[in-house]
Amino acid sequence: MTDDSTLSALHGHGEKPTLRTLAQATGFSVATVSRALANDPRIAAKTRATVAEMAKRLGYIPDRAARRLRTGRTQVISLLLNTEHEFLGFTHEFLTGITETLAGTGYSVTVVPDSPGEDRIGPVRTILRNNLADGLLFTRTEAFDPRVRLLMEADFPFVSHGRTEFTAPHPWVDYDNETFARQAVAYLVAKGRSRICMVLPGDQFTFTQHLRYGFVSAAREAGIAHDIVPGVTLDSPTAAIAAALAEARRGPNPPDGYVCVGEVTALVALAALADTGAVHGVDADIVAKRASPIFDNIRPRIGTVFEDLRATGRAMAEMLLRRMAGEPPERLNRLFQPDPPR
Amino acid sequence: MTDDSTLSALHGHGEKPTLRTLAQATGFSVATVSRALANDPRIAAKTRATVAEMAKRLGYIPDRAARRLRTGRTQVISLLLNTEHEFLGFTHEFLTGITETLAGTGYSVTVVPDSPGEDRIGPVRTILRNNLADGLLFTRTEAFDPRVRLLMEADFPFVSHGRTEFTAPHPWVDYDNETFARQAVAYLVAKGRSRICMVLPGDQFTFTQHLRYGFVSAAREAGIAHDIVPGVTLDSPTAAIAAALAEARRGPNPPDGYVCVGEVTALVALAALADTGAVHGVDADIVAKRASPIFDNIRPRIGTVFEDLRATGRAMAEMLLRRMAGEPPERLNRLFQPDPPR
DNA sequence: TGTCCGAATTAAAACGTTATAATTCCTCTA
DNA sequence: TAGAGGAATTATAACGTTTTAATTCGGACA
Repeated sequence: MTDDSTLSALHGHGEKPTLRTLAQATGFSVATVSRALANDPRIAAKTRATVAEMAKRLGYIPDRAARRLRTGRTQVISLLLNTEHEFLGFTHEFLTGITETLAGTGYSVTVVPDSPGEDRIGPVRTILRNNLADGLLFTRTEAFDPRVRLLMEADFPFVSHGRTEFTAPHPWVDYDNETFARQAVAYLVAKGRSRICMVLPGDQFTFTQHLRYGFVSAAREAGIAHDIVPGVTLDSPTAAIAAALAEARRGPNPPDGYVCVGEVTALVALAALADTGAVHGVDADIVAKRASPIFDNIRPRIGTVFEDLRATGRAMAEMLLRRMAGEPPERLNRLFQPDPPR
Repeated sequence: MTDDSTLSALHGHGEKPTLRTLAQATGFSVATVSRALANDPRIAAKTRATVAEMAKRLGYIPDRAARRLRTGRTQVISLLLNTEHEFLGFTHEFLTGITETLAGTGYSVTVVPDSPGEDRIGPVRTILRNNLADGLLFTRTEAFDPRVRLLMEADFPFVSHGRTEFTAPHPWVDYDNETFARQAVAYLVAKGRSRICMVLPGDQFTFTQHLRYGFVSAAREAGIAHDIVPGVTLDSPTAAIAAALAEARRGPNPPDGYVCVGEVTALVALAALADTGAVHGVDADIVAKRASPIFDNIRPRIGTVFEDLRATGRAMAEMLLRRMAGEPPERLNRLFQPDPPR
């Protein structure tokens, strides 16, 4: 019961403790120890307590590789990280929310690069095929996103950042971009603006449609001139966006209101104003979504709406845990509401 | 030689192929197949070719869990992610550089949150003790960083972002912050500035000392007044930094030059100028390090130095691979040189 | 013709779990 | 007192690798 190896384990000098160590130390079999640690009710309560105490004393931690090999569960959650574009601070806040939530759950988070120009479905295929994770998180969801389709077919747990237009339900977390756009337009209207414009993300993303719809219908309802800046998207090089905005300012009726989804675009718009001698708050107003605290320090102050991406990350991670625990997808979704611009 | 299971495997309908599948398909034993795939010279060249071809045909991929269990190698690299503070875009760029470099090497990248106020060594202990990774990357290195000490003792591969003052060599990647500070001072001197100030990161970080030394000695050599803004660090809440900078402007001799290490600080400084009616380029100049392209669009334009954090991430990942391959630490270090401010 | 050698291959064990299918052993009933 | 029933525990196999220690099998040599 207390042979050499047990003793050395007790004194912490020995090797990493395994179930066998615990079995030797307690006098039970490996099978019983395993069950006891899993709190199997078929094991006597007293035995469970004994084993638990010894496990704690020896600092036993189950071996991930062994468990993974045996059960097929990886204890890994993968995040597809867009390597090209980000709103400022997006990755940091989002990832922090995810890792914060998953810390202590036994899941580890792996980051897989996802180059947008290239095959978006390849990394997902690899993960499915090689069983590299138990769940998946990703962003920049498209209306008929092939990743969503594949994952639904494979019945693999995931949460998308952004909705799709598939009829079958799946878990998602999204931000109410239509309402954001409506509120942004209302903000500009309240400032007396009547010729507003907006730079949109690429057409393939679902949230682009929400933004467009909110922007266009709110502007129509207000009866003001409105324009989607042509030829560029949020992901265009900033120089191209700058050129497009400068071009717009040279026309006979330059815009007097800007709805900006990203912070960089807002800065570009501000620069476009400054570079053409226009004064923010006098000749035009800007309202933007922000993910970082940076705009508190931008002068002139523009109207901003804060999107809490850390909370988004947390929500997605929590939802994925619930999905992996077997909850059906129907009710697993959450739409974050924007505060009005300030 | 081509029984049912082989056939189904060949047609891709079957289960995930394992060494046993390959063994059945080729007629060799599992042991031979394993060796052949490892290119063991003791296996006949012809056999190796046969096995390799079959592996490719069936899309065989070794099981990570099994390999990890058997060899003890995890095929995982962990990154300690600071959850509290970041320069804008730091996390995104840095992480992208790392994942880019590691894609295709068979290593996966896990992110572990590292809360700075708390125990910095705990996550490292956990990783070592539970064998959760084969290598470690981290940032915000301190002069006598306890993580570095522990990892050196354990002879565990790692690369720190930032140097230490330990005598024993270890792999690191750093940015020449002393030179950055000197160049920044020179830039302000060239603008005719004579009362410059700087907000530093916390004293515990090694790079803070480099910044301070570069700033102070360059200012002394130039014979101009210089001041470290007291009571706040880069990690202070921006409101506190803003208050400290505003306070400094109220004095009889407000600063006319600002050296900013982070982008947020630079914006705060700009705001402080604007809020006190001072004009950038006339009453004062600002020079800042930037990690994102954002400053191209800030008006007024301030002097900036670009720190390429994606390249930093790549360099650290590459260095870690070399360290894990057994290269000694002596020559594994790299100091990125700043370009002069523009 | 028997023996030895080396090249090529393989059987088997092990890594640390979990799950299936026994096996104890005690108590209760007829 | 035999047998059934059930609670508690355990032996064993398996997950897919790698590696140690055989084993096979020609051919070279005496």
